[in-house]
Amino acid sequence: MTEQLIRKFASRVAMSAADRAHVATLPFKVRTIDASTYVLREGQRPTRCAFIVEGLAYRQKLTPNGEREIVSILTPGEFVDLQNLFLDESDHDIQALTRVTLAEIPITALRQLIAACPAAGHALWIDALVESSIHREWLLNIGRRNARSRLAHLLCEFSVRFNKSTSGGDIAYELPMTQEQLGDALGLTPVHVNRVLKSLETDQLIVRKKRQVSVVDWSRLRDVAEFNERYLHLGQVIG
Amino acid sequence: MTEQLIRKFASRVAMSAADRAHVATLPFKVRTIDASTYVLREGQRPTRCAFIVEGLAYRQKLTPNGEREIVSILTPGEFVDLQNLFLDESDHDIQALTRVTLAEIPITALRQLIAACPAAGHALWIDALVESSIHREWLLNIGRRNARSRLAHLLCEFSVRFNKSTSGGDIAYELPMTQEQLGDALGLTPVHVNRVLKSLETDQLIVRKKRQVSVVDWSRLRDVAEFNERYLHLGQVIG
DNA sequence: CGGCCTGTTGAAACTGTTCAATTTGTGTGG
DNA sequence: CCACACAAATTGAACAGTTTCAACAGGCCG
Repeated sequence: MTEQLIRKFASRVAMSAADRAHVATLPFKVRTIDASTYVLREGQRPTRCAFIVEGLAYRQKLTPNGEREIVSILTPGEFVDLQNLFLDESDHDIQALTRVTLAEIPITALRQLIAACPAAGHALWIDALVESSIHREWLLNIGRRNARSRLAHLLCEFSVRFNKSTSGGDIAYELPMTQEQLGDALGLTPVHVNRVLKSLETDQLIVRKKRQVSVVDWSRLRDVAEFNERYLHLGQVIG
Repeated sequence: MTEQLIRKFASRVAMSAADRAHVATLPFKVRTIDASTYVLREGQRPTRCAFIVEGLAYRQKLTPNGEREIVSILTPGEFVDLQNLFLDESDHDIQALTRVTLAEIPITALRQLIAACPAAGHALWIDALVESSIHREWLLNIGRRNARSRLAHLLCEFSVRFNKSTSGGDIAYELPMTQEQLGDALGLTPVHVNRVLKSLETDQLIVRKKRQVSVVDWSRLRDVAEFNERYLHLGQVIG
């Protein structure tokens, strides 16, 4: 686990031997939970920050009458509740999308890490800022694109975030989301997601087999989505 | 200017005399710009971080075919480009909504402040995390609420953020946004914003006089908006 | 086998858009 | 102070994208 965290930090900032040693001494508790288990609920005041070792999770917000919006998808290597490092009260729910393995680190230990090891602090800053940037892109996506572009955009984002490269020829990934969840992430109804997915498939932009998504024509899909990966800040490294 | 910044930090964290002294020595340059001037454009790599002394600004993202989404409104006391403290390349535009007075601080100086003065660093963290929380609420708003609730929600948010209290009887504020800008912030057309505003007024939830908005019936407006200010983390202080 | 969740499809209804025209307001120059 | 220009607000009517409702098919699990 600690190695994964060190690798993650090192991908963003230069980590000295001392920095690595400090991260290696972080106390943590590994926990595996089933799909759809809540990691955190709105209003809670957690004392630990969780980090995804394996599996996918998502952030959601609910309206009083039970409508849901999924506001983020979280992948391995991401902290699920960095917010709670500095905000007492959680403003949204976090739920496991698949079976998830978490490493939970006490907030106090993480704060000490930030104080003692600026490089790690910078890496966490980058993480938080990139997620904010993704939020903004999603706002544009939901606010200004039609259903077809919206869904295509989400599929492009997943292509990049799950595969970590779009250059390597075939793009295919397991997308363990139901059409209802896709709808909740896009501000659409599951029925409409179904129709749009179908139309993307008949137009030969993607192929689906169960929950496996393959991008047949990346360049056309990207055009439909108006996808530009700048907002993911993939190459961001602090010099 | 420095006083304003110290006050801002002090509202979130305990600032020692040394901390205040450090902030007071920050180099900065004050600049006033006209409404609709760009502060920053997508793709730029700024070397300074700007802080709003007076006036309003907004963040926007554009689609390739020129559609716009306004993703944040920025008020005095907020940094307009904290992102660029740790992300090289800007992922969106920032534009003045009204005439704006900015204080620009070199990124290097701000990074030094964070290193030397953890309290200030924490305050900046809170700022960034709160903005992220607002993004999430907007995602819920645009993704899952109809035009009426959406607009009501935005008006409620402004009531709180501009007036800094909803308890003090009359709620009224100058809203220097055109209906087109409101539409771009809500994922609606200006025509529809017009109709919904009118309907909120005929239903006696608000009154408009020029760009002045008065909330006539806060409790009904809040109900229509399903507004709960938790996501603004107003009372957030680090102990 | 039965139950339940997910996916699929059709038809009707609705919310919000588009297009286009008109009015109101505001600042500028004569 | 009026005339003009221009941006913003307002209104109507037709239209489109998405939702809603409803029904059914398929797959997985106990």
